[in-house]
Amino acid sequence: MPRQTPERHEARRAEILTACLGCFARKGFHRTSMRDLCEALAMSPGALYRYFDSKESIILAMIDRDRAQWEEAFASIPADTAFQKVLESLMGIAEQGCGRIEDIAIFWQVTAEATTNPEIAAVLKRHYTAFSDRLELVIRRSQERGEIDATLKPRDAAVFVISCFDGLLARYSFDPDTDWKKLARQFQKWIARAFHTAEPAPTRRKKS
Amino acid sequence: MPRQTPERHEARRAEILTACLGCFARKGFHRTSMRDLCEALAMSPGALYRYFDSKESIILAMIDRDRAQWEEAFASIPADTAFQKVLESLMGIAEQGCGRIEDIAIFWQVTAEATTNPEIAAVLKRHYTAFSDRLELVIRRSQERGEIDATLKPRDAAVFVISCFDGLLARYSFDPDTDWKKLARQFQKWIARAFHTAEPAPTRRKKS
DNA sequence: ACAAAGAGAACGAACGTTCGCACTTTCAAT
DNA sequence: ATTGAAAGTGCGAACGTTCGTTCTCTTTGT
Repeated sequence: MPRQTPERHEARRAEILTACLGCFARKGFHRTSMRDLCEALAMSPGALYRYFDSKESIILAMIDRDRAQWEEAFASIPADTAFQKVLESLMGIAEQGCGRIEDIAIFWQVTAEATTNPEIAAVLKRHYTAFSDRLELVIRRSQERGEIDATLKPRDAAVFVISCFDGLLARYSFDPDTDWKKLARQFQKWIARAFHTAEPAPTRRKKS
Repeated sequence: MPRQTPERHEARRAEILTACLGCFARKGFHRTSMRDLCEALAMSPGALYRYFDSKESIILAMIDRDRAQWEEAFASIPADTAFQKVLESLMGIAEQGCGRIEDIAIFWQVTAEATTNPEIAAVLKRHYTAFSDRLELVIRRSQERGEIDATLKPRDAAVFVISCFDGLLARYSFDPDTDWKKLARQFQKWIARAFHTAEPAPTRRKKS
């Protein structure tokens, strides 16, 4: 009869994913061969194929795990946290949860893959949508509390915040020597300025 | 005797690049084989290899051409143009010069490639640096003219603007159905809000 | 005539994946 | 306790394919 198979199998899968992530970050999805992965894992192809049906399924599983980690981390932030505090938390998640240079490399590779692979594009889009939804809620609450300009459309504001994150990651990945914390603080500042958290907020747009 | 070889050769190279760009955008760099390219070009491998040494050299040439187009377009904007007008022009360049969905796909693929290929990373970094330098100048002039908050550090502001562009491209590529112009206007607004001490763009043309 | 441009078969290498087999662990039946 | 079948796990050679590239040869324009 089988061992306590299910947990063990899942644990091994997780280990494999972690090792693969390193390889992919170093050489890219396409330049990393199954042989490379096997070598890094000290494992034969036959064994590896017991855990994943194909190379693509490894990539998909990796994306899915990352997505789940982000969502779990985000969900752990109480919905009524002060806006600036939420931003700080998100920067923190990005920093250690998914922001190591290694993971940023994967992030861009996945983004690139999405331009070509509809399945991955769909997963990413769902992720972004969930992210904006959550952010939208946070922003709405902050508006109610008067922390940020109440005339802003929450959905647009959420989209902007997400874009800032993308920009932050792009900046960091092209200049990994810069101080992440400093860069993150800078982006927080820009968002704050755009949202008029401290500035005299003109109603809607005209105030000459 | 030879044909009027030099110009013709260069023209053909350009044609080839254009066709390759389409293929790469559709299938990605790595999934596009030389055979695919040959088919799309109605050309034999032997012929193609007269124009490019290798697959990688095609990709490199493509990146270089794109970079040159951007820089040419950017350089054509007078340095003392009003800040909002510069942004508008940049959005325009992004829209038609390099912003067709096809080119955005390539953009992300190149970005991903840069995480893995130091040569491409160096090219991109140089591009970004040149871009920021130019933007920094524009911002400095705008500050002198009192258009945007004079207390902002021009370099940081430039970095922020570039990041917004990355974000804009990301947003559009995951949702190609959205109205580019509307999205672009939104980002302009965010930048304006972040840069203006109190007041968004003076006399904007659109009522919301 | 000559050289550039092109064609397309062919090459070796590397790819993702499969397959047959051996080893280990588990557990019901003895 | 011992056994033995079953299932989990692993190995690594081998498969067929496809890759980027090269080579030889023909066509074309001057």
